Amino acid sequence: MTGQVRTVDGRVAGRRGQATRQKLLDCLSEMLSSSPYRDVKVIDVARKAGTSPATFYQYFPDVEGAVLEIAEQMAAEGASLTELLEGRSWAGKAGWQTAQELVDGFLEFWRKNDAILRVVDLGAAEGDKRFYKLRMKILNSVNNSLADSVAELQAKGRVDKDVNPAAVAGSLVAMLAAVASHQKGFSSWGVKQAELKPNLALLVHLGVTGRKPTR
Amino acid sequence: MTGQVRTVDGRVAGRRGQATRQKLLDCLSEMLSSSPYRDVKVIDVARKAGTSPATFYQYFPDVEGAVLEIAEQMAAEGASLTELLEGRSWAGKAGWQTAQELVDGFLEFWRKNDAILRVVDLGAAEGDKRFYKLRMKILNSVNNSLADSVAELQAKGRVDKDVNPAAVAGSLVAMLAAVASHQKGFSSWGVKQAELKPNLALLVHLGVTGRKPTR
DNA sequence: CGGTAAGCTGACGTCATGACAGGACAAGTG
DNA sequence: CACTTGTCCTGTCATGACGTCAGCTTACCG
Repeated sequence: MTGQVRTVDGRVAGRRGQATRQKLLDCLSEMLSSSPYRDVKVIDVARKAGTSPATFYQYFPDVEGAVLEIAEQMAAEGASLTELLEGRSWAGKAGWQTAQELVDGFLEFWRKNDAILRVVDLGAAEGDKRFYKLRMKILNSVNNSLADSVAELQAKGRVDKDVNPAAVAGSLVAMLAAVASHQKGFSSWGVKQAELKPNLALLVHLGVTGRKPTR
Repeated sequence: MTGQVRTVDGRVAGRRGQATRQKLLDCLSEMLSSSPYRDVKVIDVARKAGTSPATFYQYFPDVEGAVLEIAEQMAAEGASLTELLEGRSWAGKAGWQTAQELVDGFLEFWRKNDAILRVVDLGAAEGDKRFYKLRMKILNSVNNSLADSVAELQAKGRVDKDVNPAAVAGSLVAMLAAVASHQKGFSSWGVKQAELKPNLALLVHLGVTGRKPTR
């Protein structure tokens, strides 16, 4: 499944090589959280990893390539976001619970990976297909589950016919992602995180079911 | 109001100078729509404007500085977004109309300025105060109006007490912005723009009033 | 111990950056 | 018309990052 790790010039990476490679990824990841993406230089990453720029280019074609690698690793973890929705109910008190847990889990995931997610978001917005697909991969699990929930409620006649489940789900997920990446913005705008969450959950619940939650 | 335009070394720019300056801004703006932010180089902008890099540095400290300038111009135009909400009603059919027009106007504005808004978003997400403030400035008009609407309905008892108007408004605006910058994402996901808008309007209406719109 | 492939780096040509000094040019003055 | 003044632009340069290559070192294996 996971094809052998290879250097740019085609050699197979051994134990030591993989270690250096991983160290470079870790350092890049760290740099991304502490300085603007635009200012991240190969030479700094290499220095931080205690190696030389040439070594970096042995494992990655460029900074973007390495970022994609990190993002790919993260996307794998992101699949676990599905659990936030699998088999959950949207009826009554359980529905409110579901909405809250979704918001909680989502914000937490985003907070933990914010640096790399920012870059993925930018790449996707700029139209880069690779980043765009990656973003889909990360969001798809949540997105699909949400859309399914809406479609299901719709089939039961509890949601209007003219609602497009995919559009609603996509919009809600986009909202969660956007709020997550601008969390600091909210807090210095006078809205505390603790206040933010229930209001987000409310919006999610409203969007999915069309009704206010019963708490 | 608009203090005199000055060069980096403090001289006042005359007619000709302002023209070159503007030309540089226009070219930068154009480059931002056609290539990734990370790859925009001063030398390319200068070449495109038919001048030299040295000239660029006479008017702007760096690329970021020029971007801020463009964004500032755009923020001024963005103030007109307030009109989308000023004096509008959220009751009955008029409410549905209001929601639709808000979504329409917002998406249009974002589409028209997407390149520069992407960069502002990234800068804000990375924690740069200048970009962060700018983003606020652009969104504040809509944000405040929305929050006011919610607060008003809340005072009338038509919205639950435990709703935080600022949090809801902020989340809805964030949603609109996020969906706008990933419009292409939706379309290639199987959701057409025409379908997207009414669903967004529905979510906005639900969020503000807590009820489904009457159409 | 010798061979082979992996792993790393010094050194190099290329190019963007950012600063400066000085040339070009328009406008006003005697 | 020559001269001055202040704006505007560019040639040039030192610095430093980029990305490549040849070649050195290290590890593994028979």
